[in-house]
Amino acid sequence: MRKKEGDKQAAIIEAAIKVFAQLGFHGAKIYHIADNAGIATGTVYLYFSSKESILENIFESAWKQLFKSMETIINNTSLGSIEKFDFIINAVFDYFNSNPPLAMVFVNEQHRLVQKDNQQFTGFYNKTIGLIERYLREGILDKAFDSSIDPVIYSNFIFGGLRYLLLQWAHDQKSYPLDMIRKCVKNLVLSGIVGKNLTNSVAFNDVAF
Amino acid sequence: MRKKEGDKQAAIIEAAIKVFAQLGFHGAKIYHIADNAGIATGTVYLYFSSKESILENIFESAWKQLFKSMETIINNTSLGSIEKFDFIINAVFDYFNSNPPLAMVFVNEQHRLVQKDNQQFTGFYNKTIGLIERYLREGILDKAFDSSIDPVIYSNFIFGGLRYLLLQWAHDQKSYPLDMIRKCVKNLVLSGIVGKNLTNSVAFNDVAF
DNA sequence: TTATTTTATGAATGATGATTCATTTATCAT
DNA sequence: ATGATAAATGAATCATCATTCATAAAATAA
Repeated sequence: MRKKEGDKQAAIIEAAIKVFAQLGFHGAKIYHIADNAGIATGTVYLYFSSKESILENIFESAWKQLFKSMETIINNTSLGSIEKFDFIINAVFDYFNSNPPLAMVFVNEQHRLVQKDNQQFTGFYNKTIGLIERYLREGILDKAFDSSIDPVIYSNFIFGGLRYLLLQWAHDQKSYPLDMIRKCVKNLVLSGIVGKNLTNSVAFNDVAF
Repeated sequence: MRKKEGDKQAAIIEAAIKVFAQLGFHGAKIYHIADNAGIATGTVYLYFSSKESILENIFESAWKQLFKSMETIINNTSLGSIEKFDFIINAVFDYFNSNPPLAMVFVNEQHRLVQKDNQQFTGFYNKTIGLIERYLREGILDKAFDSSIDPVIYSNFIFGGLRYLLLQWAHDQKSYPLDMIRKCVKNLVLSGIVGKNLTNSVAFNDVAF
């Protein structure tokens, strides 16, 4: 029998991320992806059942990773609420750091999966948003966060702000240096989340920005 | 000569907003839009040169309106920085309030225009983001906002957070009541933007949430 | 009424591009 | 080597619409 030459599945994913980022899902043609991966058009279909399924695969692994690292941070009982936020932001940016096109696809193409009500995607998405909500609720119980915040609305705002900043960074890394973004997000969100009475507490100043 | 029966241009726009919101730009077929507007397929092309141009028209008028109302607020010298923020948030939500599908299109389809580098769109978008940046800078000069904030990054985060919350609201208005969203956004952003030393100042508490 | 012009129609056109499949190529076991 | 099987190819297929256009309908003016 003939052996597979190299990891074509990985090559297709990598190529698709680039092409989806540049041209958008519909602008991206299968032959663009195949060209980019250095294979023939038909070969794509030996590894994926459809163009759609390539996108699904990309989102699935992104969410799996993001969810896992967030879960680890949030379940770590030795970290305080504010430290956890710090770590979460770092985890998100670290994940996309070496792959700006992935960030573009992640932000720009999500609505397609929402529209198709893709279960794989919806599952991870809901779990992750739920995790952030739980984190906010626990922070309130711990008196780290203001008791008046609404975990559902706050988590969506933060998630949305992060997404958008990630996209801007992916478009132009020079104008939006990652370290600056991290610092700003932490500052903006924390100073809003942290109860005003705790603004100058030791816990707050302990975190190194 | 024959007279036009009713405002078909407006009917097309209205129908397109609904269909784009539900199916996305590519899922939306011209005959869907025509059906929804109560006209024949070909008639669409008497009013718009292409499907793309319908989307452009929608974005152009949305940005024109949003820009105008923000400009009025920000240039109003009788308002303080914090009052202005209050008004800006209200203006955005008031604009989309009666039209959830418009909010969905506005959030979900923006990247298409960015990708095509649509000049009409880019012009208004840049002007509006620039306006928000100027507003933040002036707030810093007025000592209303913390001097350490980065106007470019902060304005993008806020814009992104707003967009995302708007989308959630459009999907499910019951779970995300508009008044709750307004209140939360104002709280989160202001408590982050306002210099810590001013947290309990009169100006801050004067604003009715 | 009838000619003229504008508006509207929806079936036909034509381009596009995802997917398929008949064919070829490489590898291995015998 | 030779047959058998897995991998890979890329031209052909086929369905899907955006757009066009020949035709009809409505309104007005003469």
